[in-house]
Amino acid sequence: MNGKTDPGRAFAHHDHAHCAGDTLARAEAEAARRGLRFTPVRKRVLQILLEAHRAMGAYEVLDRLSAEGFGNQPPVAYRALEFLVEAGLAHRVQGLNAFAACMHPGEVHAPVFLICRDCDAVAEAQAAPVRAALDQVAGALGFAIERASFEAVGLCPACRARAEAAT
Amino acid sequence: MNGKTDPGRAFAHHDHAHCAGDTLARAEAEAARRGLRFTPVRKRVLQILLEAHRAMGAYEVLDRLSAEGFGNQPPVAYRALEFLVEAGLAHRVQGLNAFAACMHPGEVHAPVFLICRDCDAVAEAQAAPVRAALDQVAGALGFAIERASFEAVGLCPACRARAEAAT
DNA sequence: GTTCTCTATGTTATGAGATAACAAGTCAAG
DNA sequence: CTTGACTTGTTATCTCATAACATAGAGAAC
Repeated sequence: MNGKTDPGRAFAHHDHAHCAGDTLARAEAEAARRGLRFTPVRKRVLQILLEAHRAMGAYEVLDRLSAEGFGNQPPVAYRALEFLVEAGLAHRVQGLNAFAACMHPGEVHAPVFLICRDCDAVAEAQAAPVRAALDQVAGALGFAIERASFEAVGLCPACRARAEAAT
Repeated sequence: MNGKTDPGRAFAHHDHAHCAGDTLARAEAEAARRGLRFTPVRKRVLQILLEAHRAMGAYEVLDRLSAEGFGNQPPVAYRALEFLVEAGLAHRVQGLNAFAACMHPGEVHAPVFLICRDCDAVAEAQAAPVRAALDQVAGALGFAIERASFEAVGLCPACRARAEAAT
């Protein structure tokens, strides 16, 4: 990752503090409901991801953790991230070797990630139609899908507008 | 990667030597048409990928190259692979940190990869419907897609049958 | 409340994937 | 044959990720 400041709030103006807090609350409820141990490191990692509102590398997360008195070795971050992904509270963004908080904890969903190449914002879009199309293609080949990932790189509305203005 | 032998020929019985040779010929024609320099390393790397008919890690490709007298340092493999990807003759499979030869060189296509978790075979399926679904979702958010990748992990028909038989 | 057990956390060390930077060779255009 | 653009080879290093073991804390059984 890089030292950029937090980018474009995932393509839409919104009360970010509220959005992050709300999602955290839902994640916490979801964890409780399923009897998961939502420990301080894990919770803090999710907060960090939610506050950034973008995909972050494991070492970037680790930097913040160690600055706050948690362990400063890679496994500390990787384990917390793995837990969150496993629990469906965060997603791994393969194309960036990074992780992002899940915006819809508790709901069943195969996420689509729209990654802005300019500001690094990552939006989690609805995948249902995309997934349906994929199921059809795979079904025709007799392939049984277990996990699917959809990622697109391009320009978010804000950066797109900026790019056109600069012309 | 691992030392497995070549896996299941991408889900369908076919004359693999012919399929690989044919694809190589088409790739060569495509490269010539576009004035690309299809040098020995680059061509050999594409052959290696075609013969394997699965996704291979850069270091795995490098091993073969160095055994054949080419350079034995990572950039040798990465540069050739980058060239092929850039030229649309190969694809990067993010979920595996690996590369696979393109089965449809010259045709415009956003590939969908169906990755068998058992035999490591990788099939490149038709993405048009999937891509269309994604375009609609992204369009609704004002996001301009430049590159998209679709990857699914699961069981190919052969391994699926074998798994059921083992029950 | 003590002890036991299980899980989570912290730490060390190392493995795997990827690239920056520079030197040397190749090839076609002029 | 010289120039300039591109390719290849090599060195060194960087980022991402995990195996393996030690320590500590939470919760259940008694």
